[in-house]
Formats: sequence, C-alpha cells, structure tokens
Amino acid sequence: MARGDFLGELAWRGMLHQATDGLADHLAGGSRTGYCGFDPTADSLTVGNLVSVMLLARLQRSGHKPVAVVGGATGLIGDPSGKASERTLMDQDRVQHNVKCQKLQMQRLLDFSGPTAASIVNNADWLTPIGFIDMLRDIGKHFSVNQMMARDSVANRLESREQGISYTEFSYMILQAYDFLHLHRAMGCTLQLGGSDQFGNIVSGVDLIRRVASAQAFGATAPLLLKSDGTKFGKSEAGNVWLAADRTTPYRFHQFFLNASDDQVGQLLRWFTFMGQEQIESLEVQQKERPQARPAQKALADAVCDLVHGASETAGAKAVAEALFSGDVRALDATKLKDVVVDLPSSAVSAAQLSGEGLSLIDLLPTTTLAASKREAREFLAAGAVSVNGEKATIETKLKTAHLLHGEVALLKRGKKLWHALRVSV
RNA sequence: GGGCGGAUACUCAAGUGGUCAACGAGGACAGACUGUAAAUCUGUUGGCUUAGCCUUCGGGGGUUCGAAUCCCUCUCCGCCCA
Repeated sequence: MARGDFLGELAWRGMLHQATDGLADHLAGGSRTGYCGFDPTADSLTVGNLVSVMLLARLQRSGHKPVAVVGGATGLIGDPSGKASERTLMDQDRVQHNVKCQKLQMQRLLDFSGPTAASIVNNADWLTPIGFIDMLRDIGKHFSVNQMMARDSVANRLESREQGISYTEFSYMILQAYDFLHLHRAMGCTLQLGGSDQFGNIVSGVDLIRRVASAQAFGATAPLLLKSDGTKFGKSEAGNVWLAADRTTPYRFHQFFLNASDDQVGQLLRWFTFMGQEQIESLEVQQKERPQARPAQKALADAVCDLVHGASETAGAKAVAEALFSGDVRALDATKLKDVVVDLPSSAVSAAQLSGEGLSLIDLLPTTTLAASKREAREFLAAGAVSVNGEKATIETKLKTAHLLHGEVALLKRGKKLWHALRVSV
C-alpha cells in the first residue's frame, strides 16, 4: 500500500491539534506502528470513541499499522483528565467480554488482515503482572513529581476544594506512559494518538521511551470534539450514542447525524467520513444554497451509518425516517410498519385494556418512554405535544382498539421526533 | 491524632425555626416560529387519586405545636496544625 500523508490528511480535516516534533519525517520514513487507548467500560463504543477509531483508520489507510489498546488495567483507575469519580473494579470476564464486543465494532473500520493488520491488545496483560516495587524502581524514578503536579489534569484537581485527587489517579499517567514503553518494546510502536486532553500523558510516554529505551517516539492529538454550544459531543436526548445496534438503533444513530447543526456538519463530514476534500466542500456549497434540504446532513448521516452499520441498515433507517417525518403513518403497509416498529422503542399492552372504553393516555404514557410520570404526561398532553398515529391527542384521549394500525401497533409521538410503538400482546 | 469548614433537587447555588416542594442561574423538556437546524419568545421541570394530599434538603436519633434551618451522633469531603 502506498504511504499517504497521514499528518497532512489530519490537518485539512481539522483533526490535528498537536504533534511532537519530527513526526512527519518519521512517518515518511517507513511503515510505522501507532496506537490509541480505549476504555473497556462498556460492551460498545460510542460516537465519542469513533474519533479515536477514525484516527487509527486513517493511520492505517496511510500505510501504517494501527493498534487499539484496551485499558483493562487502567480502566480500573480512571484518568483524572476526564471527569473525576473513582471507578469501580470490573472483573476480568466483563473486561474480556467488552474487549470482544468492541473489537467486533472496530472490524468494520479497521482492517485486521494484511501487512498493516490492525490489532487489539489489553494493557491488563502487561500491567497486572508487574510488581509495585518493580514499577517504582524501574519506571517511577523517571518521573518528577514536580512535573506531574504541573500537569493540567492534576493541577486542576489540586486546586479544587471539593475534589482533590487520590494517589491512585495521580499515578495514572505513569501507567499510560508505561503502556507506550511496553508497546514500543513488544511491537515497535513509535506513535501514540489521542484527544488533546491526552497530550500530557502521551508526552510522558515519549519521555519515558527516550530515557529507558534511548529511542525516539512520537505523539499526535486531535482537538476535542465539542458541539457548537460548547457541550460534549456524542450525547443525544436519550443519552450516549452507541455504535451497537442493540443500544442505539441504526435509525436513532442515523437521526443523530441527520440532526447535526449547519455550523458543525462540515467538521463532522471531515472527521467521520472518508470523503475527499472536494466532495465535502461541494456538499458545503450545496448546504449553503439550499439549507432547508440539508444535503450535507443527509450525506453525513448516510455515510457514517453506512460505515458503522452497513448499507442495508442505512437504507432501513432512511425508510423509517421517511415514514415518520414526511409520510402518513396510517398509510404504511403491514411490512413497512414492522420495519418502523423494530427501530423504535416499544412496549406492549393487552388487547383487553384497549377494548371498550379504552386506555387513558394519562395512564398509558408513563409506561412508555415518552413520559416519566403522570404529572409529566398531563403536561405534555395539555401542551399538545403528544400525538397518536400522527393525530394530536388531548387529555381526554383514550387509546382504543380502533387506533391499532393493522390491528397490531399504535405509534405514539411526543414532541417533534420522539416516537414510541405500542404493541398489543396476546 | 487535634482544630476549623462543608454536604440542599440534573448541575451550580440561595435559604439559618413557621408564609418552603424550597429564590436564582444553567441545563433539560414542551409549545410557537422553522429546515427533524440555529436564534428568539412562552411555558414546565419531586410524586399522586392535583383548589388537596404524600415524600424530599448526606444517614440515624432528639428538641419543638412546627425543622432544610436548633441539639446529638454517624458517614463522606475540603482546609489548617501534628
């Protein structure tokens, strides 16, 4: 595979925040191995993790070898760079399971075969056997506490009256630096990638490799991805956006990107797709000309959904969106309806509850995903926020057998885009 | 080990005996406007059998007609001294 200009590519995509000196020359000099860390805290990656995966994917496409390091050991401790609450220990089985699931997701984005085959390793494999004394003697002596305390991640916590920092979390950077050293020795890894908040930890690793192995290593970071209002990217109203279809349905995943703001859609195209510069710029021009058609958001949602879930899932997600947003849900045929229901949160009621007088929405809504309590249900109904099969409901509305589409399902909606399917159980 | 300060709803943060389901801000949600956008305006934001009632102010106990507010105790956190 021809070696591409990895750093140049990151630069035009706006994914390059910082890089250590000499990295460009180093990459130009041969096929290198680079890694990025992941927390195995769940059995699925999130769109937040997708940034890191894309870094590795681009590295690989530039002719280098990507390594994903799963923090089976460090995940137990918690990086003070993030938000700070001590973590609970995960047992080994759980970590193994999570690693397996995450690997499956990465397989869509990384190539695990060929000369630049990607690999996944777990840092518990080398961190667990190390004794505390060995760690202090061989690694700890290379770290200056003065320097460690100057790091932003630590300094913030030292200044904070409420928080403080435990010795355990304080030691996190040493472990991460050791990871880099280990990978350098075991796999010839010379590059670490991460978010900009990781730069301090990455440099620690580079320093350690220079001191202990007398070798040169490098690091590069991507800027933190924020929404235009400055809040963290990757959360929807329903919580985290996961890559796993059973946690975030392809429909919701597709919707998440479709709802990207005009301000941000260009950046997301650069970050999360493999589209070229010209194609993205042309989309941006189209977006400017006809913003109401949202060509950029559509292209983005299709491309990312395609990447993560595959083409057929993407088509399905689009069909569902079509039905829910521009079509009349009552006109759906039975097969289509089934597809729609699969992608929506759903619950069941018994046929008996709907017969005769019917079931009051005030009682029903709290049992669905649309309202948390009867009080809230009343509020939504009074505000005209709820509809049944596309028809506005009121406080008095009762759900009856007649509401069931094809005798099976009623589609409830709260607000503009929150749907819930109500099935009838036999 | 000693001294001091703190813990209030999703978050920050008022409140120091009754008028407190608890000021305010942010966030979130809904309505209008729109492009399934942004901005803006309006409303809601503990629960219920909703002009009323019930449960909340770190945990437990006490004082009082009445406690988020006073006392005791426990837990956790911060600061200072050893």
